[in-house]
Amino acid sequence: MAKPTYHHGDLRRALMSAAVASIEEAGPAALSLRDLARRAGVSHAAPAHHFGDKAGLLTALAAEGYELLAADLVASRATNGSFLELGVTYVRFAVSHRAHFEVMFRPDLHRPDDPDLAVARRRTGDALYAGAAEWSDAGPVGAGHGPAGAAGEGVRTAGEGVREAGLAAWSLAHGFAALWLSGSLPDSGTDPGDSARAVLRQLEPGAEGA
Amino acid sequence: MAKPTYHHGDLRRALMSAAVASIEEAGPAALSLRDLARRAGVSHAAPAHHFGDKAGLLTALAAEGYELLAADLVASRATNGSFLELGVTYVRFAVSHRAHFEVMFRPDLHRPDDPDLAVARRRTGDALYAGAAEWSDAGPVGAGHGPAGAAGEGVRTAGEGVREAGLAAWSLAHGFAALWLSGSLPDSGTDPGDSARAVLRQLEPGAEGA
DNA sequence: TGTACATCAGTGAACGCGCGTTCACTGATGTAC
DNA sequence: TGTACATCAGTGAACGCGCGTTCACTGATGTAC
Repeated sequence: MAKPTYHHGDLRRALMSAAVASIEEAGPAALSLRDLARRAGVSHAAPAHHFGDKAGLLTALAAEGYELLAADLVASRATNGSFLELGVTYVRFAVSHRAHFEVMFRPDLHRPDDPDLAVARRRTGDALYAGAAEWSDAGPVGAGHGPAGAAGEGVRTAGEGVREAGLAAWSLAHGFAALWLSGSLPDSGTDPGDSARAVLRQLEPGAEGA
Repeated sequence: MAKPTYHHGDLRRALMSAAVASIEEAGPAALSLRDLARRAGVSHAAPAHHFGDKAGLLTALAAEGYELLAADLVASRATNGSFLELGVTYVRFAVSHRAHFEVMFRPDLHRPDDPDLAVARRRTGDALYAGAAEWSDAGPVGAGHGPAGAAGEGVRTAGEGVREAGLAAWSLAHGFAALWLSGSLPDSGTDPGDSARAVLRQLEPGAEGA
């Protein structure tokens, strides 16, 4: 890691890690390439070699975030198939990858046309949509309408409400995560994942306490 | 407004408006007091007179946002009492007051101990909680557990699920708004409020398309 | 195994810029008498 | 109605700082022969 050699070895990775640390401390706004260079123990001009500029770095971070989230979602679906747990996985990801999560949904910080980011985002969108379709009924997993992705109309044959149900679940998980991260929720001391599960249950058929 | 007088008249207001414009253009990160002074046609040192520093300005903006939102929520409840519409109101507020909304949920940008902000935040929390309690059943509107506010345990006598139901609705509306604002939702061209209504319906008892 | 050369990663000095902050100031407004 | 004075809002010059960017450079790595 800190080998005192001229070539760093994997400066790109090191800079991304430094960025995560910096964002967790002070948010994406405070990020500076010079600071990242300092953290990585490297000259201040080095980061430009790998990312060009700040937007390049943050775009790479967002893409990595979407890849990680997609992987978590796919794994979650494989493990227990429950749509509810997919939401819990989403919230857990947001909380444990706070820096990535914050950057993922701030397109103003991205290179708008980055192909890696587009691919990664779509992967997450597909994982979410597949989960929703599978749950709402055993309907066809058409061309997913990922985040900022495809047409938005989708296939919609059997499960009529797939779109709304999926959006509701996504919104709910996303909102819970966002509120939790911003400290807006009364700190109940409980695990955010468990807490999210209780809330996500409100979407299940027989919910409500009336 | 642009009276060529030495004293501005209401520079404080003018600076907050300038801040809204700036944030809508470039996000809160890009905000600079010098830029706001420029927009307001005033010397660069003037803003410090009113807000001290950037955090002061953003805190005032957040407080104003919570006040406005609380007022909207109260009005919505008075008009049609529907909990569903309360969520729609929330989303509409976020979309039409994008700058305020973005700042409200970024506590890293605030003065942590500002009393005005605390009051305003609590007002919003109360409006949300009252709506949830009224809906879930006619249970007592105990000491509200607003955003980052009070105990989080609340009264909880009759409507057992008030907490979860309220949190679910809040998360759903908040998440939908956040996703919409970040451009993550497929742009269906429809009004975000109407779109939100369809999604919020998923929380109603008999929902789901299975 | 050895040498030559191209490529690539990181250096470090230099620059110009916009920023926040300070400070002595000046013009306007309000109040006391 | 008039004068004196205190208070407050905004000015403008000056400063120091961290930033991004540029550029000629140097050290390491890989490949051809």
